[in-house]
Amino acid sequence: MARRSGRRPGNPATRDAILAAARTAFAERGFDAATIRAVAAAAEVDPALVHHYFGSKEQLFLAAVQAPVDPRELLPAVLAGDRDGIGERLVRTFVAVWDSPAGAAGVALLRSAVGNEWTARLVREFLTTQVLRRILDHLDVDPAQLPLRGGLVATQLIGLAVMRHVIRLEPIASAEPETLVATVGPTVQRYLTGELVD
Amino acid sequence: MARRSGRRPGNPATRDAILAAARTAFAERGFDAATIRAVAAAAEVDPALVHHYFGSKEQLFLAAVQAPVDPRELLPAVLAGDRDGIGERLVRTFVAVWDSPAGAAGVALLRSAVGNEWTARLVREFLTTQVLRRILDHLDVDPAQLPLRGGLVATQLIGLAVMRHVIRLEPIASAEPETLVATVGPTVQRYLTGELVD
DNA sequence: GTCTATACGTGGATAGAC
DNA sequence: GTCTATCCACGTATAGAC
Repeated sequence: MARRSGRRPGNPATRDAILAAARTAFAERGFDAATIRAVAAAAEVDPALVHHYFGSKEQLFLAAVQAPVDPRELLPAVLAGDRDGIGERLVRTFVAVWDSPAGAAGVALLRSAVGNEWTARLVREFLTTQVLRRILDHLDVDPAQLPLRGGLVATQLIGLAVMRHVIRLEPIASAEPETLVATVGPTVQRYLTGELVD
Repeated sequence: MARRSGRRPGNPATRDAILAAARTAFAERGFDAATIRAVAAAAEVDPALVHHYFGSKEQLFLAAVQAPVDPRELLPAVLAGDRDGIGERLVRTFVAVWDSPAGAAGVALLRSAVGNEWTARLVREFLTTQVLRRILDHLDVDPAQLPLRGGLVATQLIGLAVMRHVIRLEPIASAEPETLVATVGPTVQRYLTGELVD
């Protein structure tokens, strides 16, 4: 039974339509360029309703980007298994998430993180505290090398996401997931557990 | 940017001041978010002068981004030498260019390429026709694998540039160039000449 | 709960004075 | 050549009617 006190949430269907439209708009145009009006038009509602439900553009963005995927659910499967396969498993999971509908939120974040300092900070903190740190904590590596290894993994994975979903450079954009797993996996593996200097 | 005290010199220097300010502004904010007014303020000139010299914002962008570095000058040094060292030499050159003042144009392009389709196309075409193709033409690799190898190199190098200069994730952002050469070089080497599938 | 109307700001571009 | 003044489009946000 729904609670009767507090602020009423409004028509759930309308709210969800706005949210879906916002996710698409932010993914396609980034935070700054996406407009409330365009979101409202796509959701076929009045622009004022967007404010009514979400208050401000920032809050709408946060709601739209609110991770449909939680690293805490995905990472255990990546971390389980042999140490030498973690690179490929990480890339496989990474590509699958970004290729899925949930990936739109990632594209929105990524597109926005470039040209907007506060979204860049969101990405930085999400990467370091939610993803990289969790992975590296499970690997028995020299703590002194930990930040560098994490950063290197980030360069490769974010670079992959940017090329595949933002710049859309071929043949990366249309590559089969397993092709990327087989080629990029070893790179990530080396960054995580390999020798960093020859 | 460059502080100018006292009376402004003649005038042809005004154009260059605008251009320098534009490069900085586009690099810091991207095409859409950068404003003519801010460029004019940084160059300490009237906003109307910017239009007077460059006509439109697009033309100003193109003038500001007009490659201060030409791949045709840099690549021969990368390609010369042993085949097994090309990865490290490419990363060394790449990092040096992006760290130099000329790198601002690259950051401007990169920042703009995200959320603006026509700049994204500029980056795509520059990468494929001016950089990747030239490198791979000099390596004796299976032509069928050529586009994939080029794309993989792009994911790693652009990812590096994004993390170091746009998102500014530590410790990548402050890493010594040779640290990146030693760690990322082997990755690029494998993408260029190594076995792609295990 | 939904919409109309509008305040308020920003930014690209232009006309015309000096 | 350089600047003042201004136009016009667009976008966020809010007040208030229904």
